[in-house]
Amino acid sequence: MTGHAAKRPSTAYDVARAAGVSQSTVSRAFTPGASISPQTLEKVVSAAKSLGYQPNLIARTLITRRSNIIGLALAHMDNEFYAMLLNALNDELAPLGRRLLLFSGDPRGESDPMLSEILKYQVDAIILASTTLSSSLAEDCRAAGIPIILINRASAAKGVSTITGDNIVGACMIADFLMRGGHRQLAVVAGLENSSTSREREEAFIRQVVSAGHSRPYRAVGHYQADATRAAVRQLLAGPNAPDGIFCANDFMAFVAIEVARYEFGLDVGRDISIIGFDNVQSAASPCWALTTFSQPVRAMAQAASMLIQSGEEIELHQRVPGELIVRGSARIPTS
Amino acid sequence: MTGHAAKRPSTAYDVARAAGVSQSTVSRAFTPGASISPQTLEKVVSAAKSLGYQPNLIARTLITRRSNIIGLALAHMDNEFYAMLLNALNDELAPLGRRLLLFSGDPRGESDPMLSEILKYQVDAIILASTTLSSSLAEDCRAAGIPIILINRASAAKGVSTITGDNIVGACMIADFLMRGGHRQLAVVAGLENSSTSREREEAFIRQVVSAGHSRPYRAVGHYQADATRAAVRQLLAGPNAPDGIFCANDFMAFVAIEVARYEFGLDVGRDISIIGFDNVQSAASPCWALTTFSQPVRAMAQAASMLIQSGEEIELHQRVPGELIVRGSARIPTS
DNA sequence: ATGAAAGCGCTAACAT
DNA sequence: ATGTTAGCGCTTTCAT
Repeated sequence: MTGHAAKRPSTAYDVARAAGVSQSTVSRAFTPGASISPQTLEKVVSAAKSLGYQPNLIARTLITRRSNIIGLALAHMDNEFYAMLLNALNDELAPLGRRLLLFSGDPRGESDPMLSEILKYQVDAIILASTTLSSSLAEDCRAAGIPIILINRASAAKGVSTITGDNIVGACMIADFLMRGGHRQLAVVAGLENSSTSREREEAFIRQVVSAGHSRPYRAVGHYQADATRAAVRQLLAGPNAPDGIFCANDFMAFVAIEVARYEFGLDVGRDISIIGFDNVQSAASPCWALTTFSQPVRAMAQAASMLIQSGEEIELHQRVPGELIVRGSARIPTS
Repeated sequence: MTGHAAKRPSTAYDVARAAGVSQSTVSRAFTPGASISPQTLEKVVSAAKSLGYQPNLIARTLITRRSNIIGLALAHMDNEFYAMLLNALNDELAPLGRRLLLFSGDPRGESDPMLSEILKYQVDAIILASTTLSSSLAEDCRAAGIPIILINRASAAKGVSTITGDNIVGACMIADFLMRGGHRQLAVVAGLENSSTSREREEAFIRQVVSAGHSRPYRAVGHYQADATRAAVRQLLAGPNAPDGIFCANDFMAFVAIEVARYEFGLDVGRDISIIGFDNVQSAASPCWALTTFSQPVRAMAQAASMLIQSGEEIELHQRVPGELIVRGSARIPTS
């Protein structure tokens, strides 16, 4: 269109000729710790500048076997939590010169076909968030010496590190908060059945309530999806002995629950009914939701991931990042 | 820790030996259209499988000069619109075998130092969303034959393509809608001063209102930020002749405006005051906001970007993706 | 249809 | 401190 032929970018060799040095000297000029005299460095740099030379990271990767690329697999980004996590991860990794290569994919089941793609890119590490890890991928990565970090998921696989929020402590604190608030009947809305995170939160909650002598909470499943959650909450609230306290396994579902309670059932959320979430996403603070929730600090999780990546390959660490109960208006506040 | 030495992945050469063929035959076996007999293909494939061979895309990139990686630069992801855009882009590109490499960065000013990094990765194209394009980067890319696609931004630079929503039509429709709703005094909350998108929306709105003979709208600046927007809206509403109709340059700021109007000034949004946004992000549909807004269809924008990338390098296209006025409850509905 | 050989742009010994 | 040499793992002529 412009008739402007794409002239290929200049190489280290071009720079070498222009500066009257060898090609390896050019390489050294762009290697931080290399031994090179100030004058030749200067010569090379100015030659490079005038040629518009940029070191080719692909070629560098081929030989150093370090791409500085981190593969990030996410299922669905409609959940605000993952948008925040993505941001935090990037903020943590970018200053270290590492970039995120996105493998966001079909939310259904094992997204493995896509994940095997990751390996082909010589990524330095793989971060899996909201994705189930197939044992075959885990094995492949281990063989290739690529560290795998699971965020918000557990895994039995050898060699994979995990970073999770404090699901059990959080769920128990929420249960206590709800019980001290004097509710008649509680309920829990689970996320995905096969998600370790959702299961931990749900089971801890139920255990805590039951062991305190309260009646067993109702249970519904929202699949972390708006429609399913809406249906689940409707059914819960339409029942004969509707719950007056609901714990949703994440904030996203809690927002939906609030909508249903407030706009479909005309309930005053925080008085007639208490609704609590998990994650403490940004929107939770909006006066519109004023969601009481348990925080999962993405910043801290991203830092943990970053440290794991920095500290070399052969570690397997399981880190629980602590959170705290964030009390707002969506749940009755115990008087005591 | 595991004591398990990272054995390097097997190469095409390994497979060649195992299958008793030449290395180039292995290459052909993994090249879709290559001429290879069914039997040798079979031999190679099974050898590859048993060795766990994966073609090294980095090496391939070095020679083909196509990485199948698209660089994506975003400023801030806290804006739901960009999360949606990221999703849409990925959904569109992933089936084509193209991955997004993220360059999300400091929101302040020209994020250029980071962007020059992009070139080093041999990306096939660069998508810039919510980022100002420096002319030097534009020039570098043009020289290297790398297509640049701006989403939601205009640019005078030669050779860059742009994809934008219908800012002017949208702003005019919003102005009309507000005027037909019979408001006394209108106001507009602009985003960033130097954002072409915000300027287009703001100017078209003001022009439309003024040319209809209405009194000139007030103007405030929210910088696409929560705090600044909150302050701006407060000032607007605290004034002597407060506006009863506000157009915010995006949904994100409109949400903040609703919060301030409703929770700080006790206004009934949709009756006492009308608030309209731009983008139609998912949350806008929530009954909590019920935001009247003008849609910017991310799906269509992503498709446009994808087509631009597919169709080769040398095009410069300026595409406006049409949107529509989405009427909900946050603004008075004209009776006529 | 297959193999041999060259080389993509770079880093990393090894010399000097 | 600098140059020489040998690859990294692959695609691509060019032969056969």
